[in-house]
Amino acid sequence: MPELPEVETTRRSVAAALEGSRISQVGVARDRMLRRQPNPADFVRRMRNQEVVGVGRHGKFLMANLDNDITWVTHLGMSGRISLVPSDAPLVAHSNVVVTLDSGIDFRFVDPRTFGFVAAYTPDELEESSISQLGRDALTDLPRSRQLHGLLAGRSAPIKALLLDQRILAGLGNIYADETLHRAKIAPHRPGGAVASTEATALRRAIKETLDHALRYGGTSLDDLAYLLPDGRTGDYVDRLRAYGREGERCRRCGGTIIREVIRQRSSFWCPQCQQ
DNA sequence: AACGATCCCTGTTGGC
DNA sequence: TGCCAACAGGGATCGT
Repeated sequence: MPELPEVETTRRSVAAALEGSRISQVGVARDRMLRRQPNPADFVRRMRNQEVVGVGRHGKFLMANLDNDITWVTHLGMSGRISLVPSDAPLVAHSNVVVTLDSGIDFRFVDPRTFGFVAAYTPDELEESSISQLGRDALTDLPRSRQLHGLLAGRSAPIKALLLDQRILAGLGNIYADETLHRAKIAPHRPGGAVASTEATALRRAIKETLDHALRYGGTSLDDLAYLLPDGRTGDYVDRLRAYGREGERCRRCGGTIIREVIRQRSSFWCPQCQQ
């Protein structure tokens, strides 16, 4: 599933092709992809003939600045990926949004389950969107452990749920939340407010190490609807996961058995022997 | 305000 | 072997 490392890997892969290029055509094959656009008819109109100035990211949101002050937002959802190919390449199934650049390259958003979306926001619309509610970016703006501890203070929800709340910290999803908690030796159901300051220090370090490590391997491609890099390669972090998807397997740290438990309607994988 | 549940969607998987 | 229900999950929304 695309989480911060996968989105950042995508950003790095598409930035050079997008920046300085002009958008010549925009095709939307599935209207559902525009459900976050206040007026869906605005999307193509605002994108066409604009030059991409820069490509950024906040949490799992990919954001490109256009020279008309529009912010082009892409969220990969759970099955979305970007394909960067010559414009005459054959269309694969579920190529829901196709952005053609004047350089002869297509930016194609392929998303079978359509949990992802695109939008072209004015500055005011961006301010009104949920993007303005995002917490600090877990990679580029990770809070210090004292601040992280403060974000969790007084909260009764499970730490796992709080790590998934993008308003608290932006970027972690189900895979990396589990990986982070395993590295920090914290059980996922613990109330956020019960996380001690020393644990918050471990948690901060775990977030940084997990994300840095995953980024080095190009993210995680799971076996089903594999996330792929824009050039079609797989992300190889899947072989290095310590908790996620490892139900019944040995904990690589203590030799205990990883279990699967549903927390907040989401699968959580963790080691009861070394995560307290 | 905080918390928890539900919904959206479809390719894949597992059980019968 | 073939069919179909269950499953996966990010974020919005709603009820408590």
